[in-house]
Amino acid sequence: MCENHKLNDTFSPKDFEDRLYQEWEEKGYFKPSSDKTKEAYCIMMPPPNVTGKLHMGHALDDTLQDILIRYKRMKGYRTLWLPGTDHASISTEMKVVQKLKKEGKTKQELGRDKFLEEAWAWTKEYGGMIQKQQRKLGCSCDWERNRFTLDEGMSDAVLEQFIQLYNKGLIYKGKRMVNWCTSCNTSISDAEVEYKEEASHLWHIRYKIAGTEDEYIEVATTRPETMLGDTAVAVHPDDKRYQDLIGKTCILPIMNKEIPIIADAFVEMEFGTGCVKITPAHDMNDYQAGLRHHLEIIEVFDEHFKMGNLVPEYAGMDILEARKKIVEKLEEIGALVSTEEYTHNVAKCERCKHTIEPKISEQWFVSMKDLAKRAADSVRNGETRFVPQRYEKQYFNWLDHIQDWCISRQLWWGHRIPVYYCETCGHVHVRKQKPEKCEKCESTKLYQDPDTLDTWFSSALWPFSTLGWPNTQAEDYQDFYPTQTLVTGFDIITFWISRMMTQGLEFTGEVPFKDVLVHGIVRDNQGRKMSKTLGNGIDPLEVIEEYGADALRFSLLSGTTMGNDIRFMPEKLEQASNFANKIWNAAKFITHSLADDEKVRAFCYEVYEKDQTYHADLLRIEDKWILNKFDKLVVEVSKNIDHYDLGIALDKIYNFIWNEFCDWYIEMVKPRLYSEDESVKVAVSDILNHVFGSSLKLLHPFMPFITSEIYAKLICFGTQDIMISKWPDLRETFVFDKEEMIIEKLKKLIIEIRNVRTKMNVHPSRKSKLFIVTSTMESAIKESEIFLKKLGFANEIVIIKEEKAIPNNAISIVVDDLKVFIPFEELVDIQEEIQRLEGEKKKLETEVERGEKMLSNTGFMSKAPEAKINEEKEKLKNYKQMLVAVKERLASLQ
RNA sequence: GGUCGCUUAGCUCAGCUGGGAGAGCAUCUGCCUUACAAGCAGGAGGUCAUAGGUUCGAUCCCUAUAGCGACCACCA
Repeated sequence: MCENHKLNDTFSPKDFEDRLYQEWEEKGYFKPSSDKTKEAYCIMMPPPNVTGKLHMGHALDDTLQDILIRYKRMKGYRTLWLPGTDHASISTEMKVVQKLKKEGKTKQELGRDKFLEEAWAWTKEYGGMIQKQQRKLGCSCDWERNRFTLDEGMSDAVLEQFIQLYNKGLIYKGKRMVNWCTSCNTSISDAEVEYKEEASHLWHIRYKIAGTEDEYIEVATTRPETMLGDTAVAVHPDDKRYQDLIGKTCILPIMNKEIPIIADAFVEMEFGTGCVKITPAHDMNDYQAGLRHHLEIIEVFDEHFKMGNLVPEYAGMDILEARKKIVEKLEEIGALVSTEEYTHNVAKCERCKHTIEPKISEQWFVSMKDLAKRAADSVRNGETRFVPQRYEKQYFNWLDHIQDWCISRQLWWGHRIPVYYCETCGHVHVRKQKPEKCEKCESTKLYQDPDTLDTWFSSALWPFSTLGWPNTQAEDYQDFYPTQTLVTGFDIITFWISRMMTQGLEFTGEVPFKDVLVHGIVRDNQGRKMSKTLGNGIDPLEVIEEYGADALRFSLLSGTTMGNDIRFMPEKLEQASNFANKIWNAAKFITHSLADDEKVRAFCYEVYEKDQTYHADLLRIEDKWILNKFDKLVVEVSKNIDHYDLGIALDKIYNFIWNEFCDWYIEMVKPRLYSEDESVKVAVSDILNHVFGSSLKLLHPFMPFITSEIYAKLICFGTQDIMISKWPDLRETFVFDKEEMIIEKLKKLIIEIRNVRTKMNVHPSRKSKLFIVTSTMESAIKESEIFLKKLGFANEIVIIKEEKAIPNNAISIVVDDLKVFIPFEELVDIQEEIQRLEGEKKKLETEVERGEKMLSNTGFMSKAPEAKINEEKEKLKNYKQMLVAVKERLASLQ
């Protein structure tokens, strides 16, 4: 054996993972094939935050994408997996602000330009680490096409997007109530708000009805401090209790101001007293109600969310402090009726966890209604589909109730809004570059809008801005847009998927991707979310360090279903690592103990490369069995991957390699490997190489490193790297079904024999689990008669004493030290097969009958949607075809 | 409040057009055996949450109930 084919004695992923990745990258395997006749397959990697660190969620997301890309690459597609990072405006800005704070500086002191320099420096220093980590995982993405959402091309795309939307009237500036983070000092979108339960109180306050002495209306509130800005009290129009009060006015305590009592259906009669104080400036609902009833908007807080000047006594006071004081005051003047313990949800900033206040401010918005409709329709009519499909509902739910998208942020890190105002006349210019002078009054005093755009505004363009858009003639755009699959977690369907859909349709007229593959989140072994605060996160890099990237990938995939959460069990790493070790040892066996390499290589070439087919006359029954099993595996696994059933595919490959190939086939073949006859050895080596190497191909997308390392050492395959090798052929028919059936029966028989022997304390030895041989042994035959009689097989099994007399239609086997000869017919057991087929036939006939009945049912035809009817028709057709096939097989047996 | 999902072996989970109840881990028995003790050969262990319905037949389809979870909305 030559050195090229030698594998280390013990399996250790560290020996080869980094080296292989470097080789792949150097050889340019990650770049799309230059052969443009091939069909394109493109995945855009969801860009992680530039300063982020790889966590299990990324590991899962990236592994899924890598599997798909590697699979398609082997299937002969021109694949592009484009990586990148996101500038993550608010999150990065916060980090830089924190850093400055440690140095005793604030961003205001520093000024915008200096701050941005700091932010870029930060990005350069801490950014890109995640991409090094993705390499560790084996991601086969094209790093040469790596993009950053703030790089030049991407920024240009964002400006183009803004300007086009503005010119179409889809972007407008408006005064609206937005969510305002009091700590980040910026507006944030609804999706960036999270709610947290907090214990508080519900204060019941009475407002005196105007013109009466002792009639009151009682409201309940959790925010008494905002009452200073009340401009109405609302009740439900149908609330019988308050009918006579509607239209009257009441006196706002402390302010001693007369405000109207209005009727509005948003009030819930059951809650509190059924009366709501309306503070349009500080509550979303109140704001809406205020608009409906043309109420005055009175702001209670100043711009820093301290108490304003409405009542000088409270001016400048902290909100919570003011709340206390005002409650005291109300009590003092007898307006406080009662205080109730109450737990309610308080809006918090998703990033910094500080309180969100509703605030009226002027912001830029994208008008979403029409965009959303198109985005929803494209999924409804199947141009884009979600896997699993149930997530479409979440998507529709969001789009069907869409609000306009607030895209301006009072931040510095991000794409600055391309709007220039004239200082003199206030004219608005929407331009990529600052105009030299105002086009209306010719003033040269122009200033740019200080705000930046929401991070998701640029991410929304990701599938095409990365390919060169707005230059629609760009080669990559032409070649790869629209993309095929987008892989992501369900948590950003609303944030991101829906926005890519709307922007993609708007700017390219096409859906940006065909399939959205939605996966769950990775939880810890107790089912908890991994989080920094809990400290229960498992670092993928530590896992890779200890078990290897292949094991990590295996553990994230095996036994999972797409869209469901994954509980990360460390035991699975053991399983994965054991599997890798098993493969390693099988490879050692195959490469170390074989016939002459050159002869085997020549034979391989002769049999597979040249003719692309099996030479059935050279094959023994067990060879045909494993080949048949393998061919079926290829078909199933390919189908599973095409349907994104990756967990199932992986488990099938695992099962095949371990439980069929290693446990049975290698054992069956050993006698031939130890044969004196070189030609026998060569033939066996050939099949071992072929089946094992081909199995590694199926496994490669899932476990790229070990499969590469081993494949390169296999005698028949070493000439080409597995990563760019061809996926095994899908066979339409399985020519060795009969042989497969025989060996499957044989396996069962052997297990039974062994069980009996175990019970009798005759322990089997591993080396002879199952031998299929051609020579005889007198004593073994005698012994076998005894055991087979005990098993009740005596009548079925023909035992022949002379080798010459072995009939052509019999298999001779050795089980441990027993030797038996079994006629094929006995193993096929035609009667049993006929019985099975007849059962199947009956079932199919029933289905056909039911299907026909259903389709002839006029009620069903008129009520069922067309898709359902077609589905039934298709089913019926399939059943009929299957029925014909079963009938044919039955006829051939009888 | 609205929507969706989950409930299968001791644990974690598969189960892909309705017919066999499965895997890994754990456990028990026997094996250092010439690729592999990170292994080999076997065993035990389940009313597929509950109750109805459709069907020749239901873990699978329908309805209801319970427990758990997620998302959206609201929470004055």
